[in-house]
Amino acid sequence: MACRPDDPEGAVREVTRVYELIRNHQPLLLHHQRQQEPPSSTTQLAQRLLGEALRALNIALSVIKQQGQQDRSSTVAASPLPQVLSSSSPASAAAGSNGAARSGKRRKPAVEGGQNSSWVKSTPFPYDDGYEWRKYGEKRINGTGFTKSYFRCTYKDDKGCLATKYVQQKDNSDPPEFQVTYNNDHTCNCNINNLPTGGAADTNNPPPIGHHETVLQQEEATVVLPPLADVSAIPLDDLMPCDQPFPIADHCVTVVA
DNA sequence: TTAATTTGACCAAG
DNA sequence: CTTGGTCAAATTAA
Repeated sequence: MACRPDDPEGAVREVTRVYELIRNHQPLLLHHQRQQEPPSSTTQLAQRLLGEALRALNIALSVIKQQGQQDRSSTVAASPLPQVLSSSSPASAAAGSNGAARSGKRRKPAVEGGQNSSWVKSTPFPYDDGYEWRKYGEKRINGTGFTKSYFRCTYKDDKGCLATKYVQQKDNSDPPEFQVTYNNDHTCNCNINNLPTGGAADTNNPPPIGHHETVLQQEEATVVLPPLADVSAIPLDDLMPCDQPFPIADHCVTVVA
């Protein structure tokens, strides 16, 4: 807990710890909220506060990290902030699932001239991400008794949206944890999840339960904190461009890899 | 009737 | 040959 003013890493640790605390408890609140027929104003308020807190911590982390980088401008190599994964560059991420020739098959001619993005997250609620998906396949994954479901954007044909995602259950815990792999950003403007409290996105997806999302970087089950982009570029009251994979303002945590 | 999902086959990379 | 991603016919739901 020792966090001296001249210890940015300690600060990051502290902020990260609180961030994770909130993030880990948010699903409970969501569950509670959804069990109430008309969600009480208290839980709604709590949900909103948590969202705000997450966003604030997000920004704080960005600031701290930027300062840290300025202080020791060149010593970046050793990854000084273990918990905070700097937003991986598109290139490195592409290497994650695509570049590493992720044993793909009839791999989409991947990114013909376009930018490709791939990122992984772990969540107990893999279906409610604000987009409309159509399932096109399911495979039983060797060894694990679980299956992997394959989704593509509902508007793939209509708008040529190339976004896809794979949902794979990771364990039998309660609630079970799913690993969701996203490929390509949506180009269809089909995000229907602009409601403040994880709004109901019914449609074709299985019942949405919540929004809690933990983004993981490829392979590593390390929590990724918000994209530590240029802090000055982060609008305080609205940052939810539609080409973002999922809403940041709500529950943050997204990494375009 | 139309649209979405399921499911087994197909295909390519390792 | 095995694995994993995609296709497409069959099935189911709205």
